[in-house]
Amino acid sequence: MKIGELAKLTGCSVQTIRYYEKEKLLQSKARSEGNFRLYDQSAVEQLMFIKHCRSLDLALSEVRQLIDLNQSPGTHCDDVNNMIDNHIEQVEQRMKELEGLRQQLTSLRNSCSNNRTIEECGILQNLSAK
Amino acid sequence: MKIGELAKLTGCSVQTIRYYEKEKLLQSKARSEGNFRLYDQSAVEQLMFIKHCRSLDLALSEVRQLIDLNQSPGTHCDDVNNMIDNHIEQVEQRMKELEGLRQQLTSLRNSCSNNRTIEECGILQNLSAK
DNA sequence: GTAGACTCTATAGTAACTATAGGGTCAAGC
DNA sequence: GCTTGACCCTATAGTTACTATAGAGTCTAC
Repeated sequence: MKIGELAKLTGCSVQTIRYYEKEKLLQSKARSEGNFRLYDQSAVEQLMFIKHCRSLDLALSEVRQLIDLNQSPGTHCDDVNNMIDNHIEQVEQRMKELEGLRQQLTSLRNSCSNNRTIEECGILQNLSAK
Repeated sequence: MKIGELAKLTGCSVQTIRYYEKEKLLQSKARSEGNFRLYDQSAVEQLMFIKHCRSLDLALSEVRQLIDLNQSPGTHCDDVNNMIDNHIEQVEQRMKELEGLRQQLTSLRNSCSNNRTIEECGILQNLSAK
């Protein structure tokens, strides 16, 4: 199949597929006479794997590592486990940061009511405070 | 004062200050004979204002809006309130997404124990599943 | 006069795409 | 045979908020 069909089957854009190729995450195995990329079923699976990883917010560099590991049978999968553990930690860290942000923003918002002028605006006053 | 002193006083890097100038968030009012940027106390305040906004994760485009609004006395401050309201919503939205991610990652992690091989790895199996 | 600390501009890199320009391929219909 | 339209190609620039680098000039102290 050509790139457009692969895109439709996986829900990725054509440009994204070309980008993944450039980033060495997904190679097309052949080209047509007219230099069109040609793919088979395994490309669909590989691309869905990438999509799945991305939906979990794994970086492309991490996806690349997973692909490489997947092609090293027999070795231990500790690296995979560690990667996911690290990722969970990062997500939890970011959630804590956002919770702090949320509180600050809410308290900032409460410092101003509607129908005030710029000079009276409690938010701007707070943002300008030293 | 020159840019290095402003950087020290505010905790910003010299490059960041130049970048903010390029982005029209902070102009130096004069140059020395040798073409060095010169700042006064108001630059310190402006830069701290920007820093404060950035610590709340406001985008530079939003900071620019706030600076512009701040210089339009007499007008209503609804736009400021709306901006903060929107920002709170975005933060809450992102927190929900991250909570979903956290759950997915945790359940993925539980599908593999240590000391398995790549072929047995529950994580890779799950990521490859259709 | 020179060493060292500071400053200048311009440019490239970061992450993961998206969008565009300018062109080539190919199948269907006239 | 020719054209039209849908598809494909490569290469490049843009997004955000910086950071890092190169190559040069300024300024102060010794």
